Amino acid sequence: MTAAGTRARVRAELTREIAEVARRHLASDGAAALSLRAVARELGMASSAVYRYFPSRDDLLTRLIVEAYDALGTAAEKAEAAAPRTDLRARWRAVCSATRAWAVAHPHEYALVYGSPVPGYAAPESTIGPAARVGEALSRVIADGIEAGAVDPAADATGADSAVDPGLVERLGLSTGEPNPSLAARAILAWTTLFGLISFELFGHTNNVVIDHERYFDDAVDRLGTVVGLP
Amino acid sequence: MTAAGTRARVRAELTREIAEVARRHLASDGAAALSLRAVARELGMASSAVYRYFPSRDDLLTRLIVEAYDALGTAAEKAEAAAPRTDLRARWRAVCSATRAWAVAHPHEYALVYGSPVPGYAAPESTIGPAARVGEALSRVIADGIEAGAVDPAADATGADSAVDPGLVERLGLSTGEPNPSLAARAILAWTTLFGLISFELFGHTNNVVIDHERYFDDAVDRLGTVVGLP
DNA sequence: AGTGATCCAAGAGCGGTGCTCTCTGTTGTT
DNA sequence: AACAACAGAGAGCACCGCTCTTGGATCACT
Repeated sequence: MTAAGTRARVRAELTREIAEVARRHLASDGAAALSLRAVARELGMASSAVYRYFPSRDDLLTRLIVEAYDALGTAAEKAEAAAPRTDLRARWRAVCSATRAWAVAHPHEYALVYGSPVPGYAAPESTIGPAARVGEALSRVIADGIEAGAVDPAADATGADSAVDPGLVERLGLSTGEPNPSLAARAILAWTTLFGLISFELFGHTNNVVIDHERYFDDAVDRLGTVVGLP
Repeated sequence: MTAAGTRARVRAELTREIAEVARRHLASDGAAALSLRAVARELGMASSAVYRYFPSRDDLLTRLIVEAYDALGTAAEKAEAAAPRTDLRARWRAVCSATRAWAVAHPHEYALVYGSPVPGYAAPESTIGPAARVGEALSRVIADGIEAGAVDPAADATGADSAVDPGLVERLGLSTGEPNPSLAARAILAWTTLFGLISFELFGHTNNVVIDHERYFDDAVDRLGTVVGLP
């Protein structure tokens, strides 16, 4: 009983250790250069032994993907929680800035989850939840604004909201009972733009265009706040 | 003379053919799976022979990158040219829609240029010009609007424009003589958002979020047009 | 026309990759 | 104590990028 628990614990520990080394390799060399053999070498074990813990390189990558999503989500949520509840703008900025800060600090992990998908690799179900955390944090700010009456969900409506999954809209608290919850498309647009901004910066597309990335980013975030109707 | 010309022509032809096969492999399997050996196999030559034409796999990739930028730029420019000169909104939409259409039709090539950068690969100078074409097309629409008096560059100004390279602003025709050319940051934001939208769609982040991608995209593009002050 | 330089393609080979299979020793269970 | 599950090692397969050497073909120049 306890013995079996021991064995399982040892196994879990080694699994964690492999992932840890892999994460370090990923951070320094990028996903494409992540090599199972190199990880095994660093741990002083045969490459074949690693397959006892991760059935394939892709499974190792999946683990790193989930860890990255969770690290980013935690960073965003913590920053949001530290802002005054009633200051919607501050909370909005907190989520966005924390997201960018994490991305700048972990460019390779960011690229792993928000860059080109690995060909032939299909993200498993287990990544969906963690991947949604930043978007949910943004939605929560808007939803609180609607609830408090500070955000008018019907203002500036277009027909695009029906292009969004209604179940999701309901779940995020952006629904208003109307058949056309006009804020959803704008919220998703803001979410998309947030990561578009970060990706362009990290991937170097604004290198000869934007001089002061942080200032440019902060201004864009404020514009996005206005787009989603924050006061 | 003509003989030397012949040899050079044959060489250029084979170079083109290698790139052509590589582009097909890229389109079907993605950049990560692009193998010089596989290209050589398909052409019936030894892998070592390919190195006479491309000194490394990265140089082959560079060629494909430039070709992708140019194909995308051409598509956007052609679409823009087909819209009525005075209809700024139509021209704006044309550029955006053509960009998305090209990306959807060539997802792997799009991912090559707008996805995660290849680690250890630095884009050479030669890619800068082609990479700018879509952004320039967007700027041209705005600049024409300013010149025609239909777009007020001073409206809705924030301090973020000084975060943008002033030389670039001048070159794009977005300057107004003022020290603070207030449209620049918004134009770049629109440009960034355009590719953020496409990337999120192609990389699957909006899979369980947006139902009708085209409609959602068109609406977002219209919003962007408003952001940059189009009438 | 002959000849030396140049170019091209091929082949072998190096060190690396992901992954599989087989074998051995250990460890937990009964 | 016997057995079954498991962990690790090693060899091996097919592939990769890239280099070096070798043997022909082709070119340019005297």
